[in-house]
Amino acid sequence: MTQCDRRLRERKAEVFNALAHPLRVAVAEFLRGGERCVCEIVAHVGAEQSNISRHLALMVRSGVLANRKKGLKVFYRVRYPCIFNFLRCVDGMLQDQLRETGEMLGVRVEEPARRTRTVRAGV
Amino acid sequence: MTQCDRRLRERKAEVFNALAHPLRVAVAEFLRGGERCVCEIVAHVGAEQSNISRHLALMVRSGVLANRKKGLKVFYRVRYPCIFNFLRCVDGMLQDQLRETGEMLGVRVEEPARRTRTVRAGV
DNA sequence: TGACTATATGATAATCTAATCATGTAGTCG
DNA sequence: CGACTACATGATTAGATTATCATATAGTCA
Repeated sequence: MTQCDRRLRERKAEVFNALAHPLRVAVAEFLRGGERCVCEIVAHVGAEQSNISRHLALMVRSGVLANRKKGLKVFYRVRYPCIFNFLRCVDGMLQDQLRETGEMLGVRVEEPARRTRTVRAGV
Repeated sequence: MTQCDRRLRERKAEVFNALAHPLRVAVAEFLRGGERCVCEIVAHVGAEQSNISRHLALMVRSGVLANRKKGLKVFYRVRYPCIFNFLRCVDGMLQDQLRETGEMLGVRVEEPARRTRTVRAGV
């Protein structure tokens, strides 16, 4: 059982890993809009085609994406809608954390850290 | 904005990464039962204390865990309950995938691959 | 068939991650 | 104070991940 447990946890870790890269997050978010071919994904996230292709392969291996060939194109889609709940949850977490640090620094959050260099007068 | 987007995706990826290792999955699952000190976590997941300590640090940095010192001990807890939904969702995914492969191989799933070595007669 | 398009993959180098051992730090208690 | 306990961290090493360039594969169409 502990043996099988370990295997299961490895698989779970793989699933999380499938989203543990900025490009892969971008892909998953883009696919909220439904299935897309590689060319659309490349155009949208802006990275080398061969690189995207590898990331997509990883996401398929982990079971997060599925794909379907149609003519020359290959369309990818997210296999489990609950993945999108993940994403929403993480969005919530990050907003929460932003707000928190904002409060700690006595800063309004709205706009993400304006770059107007409020000089801290040497303190 | 694309600059800020990128940063946001990096943070999201960090959060997923916090669960993208079997030990860290084990920790998160263990903490479903409420906050635990490092010594309990070490005892439960069975790994070197220094190693666990590093994994915990990573999970805190990413915002997934929080901790609280009490006397000699440090207690860790999961900061956002929706993390547990993640875990359930992934459980569901994996069961689904198991069932699928099971079907493909014409195999009953129930017990995970009994180890009673049904010898395949040299085939 | 040959030119073209969409995607995948081998090889490589740079970078990152994880585990380990030894040691450091901080709280407790006698 | 000194011994002890719980945890964190530096240094090191082995192994994994990533981006990139070049090239391969496979489908389309003239």
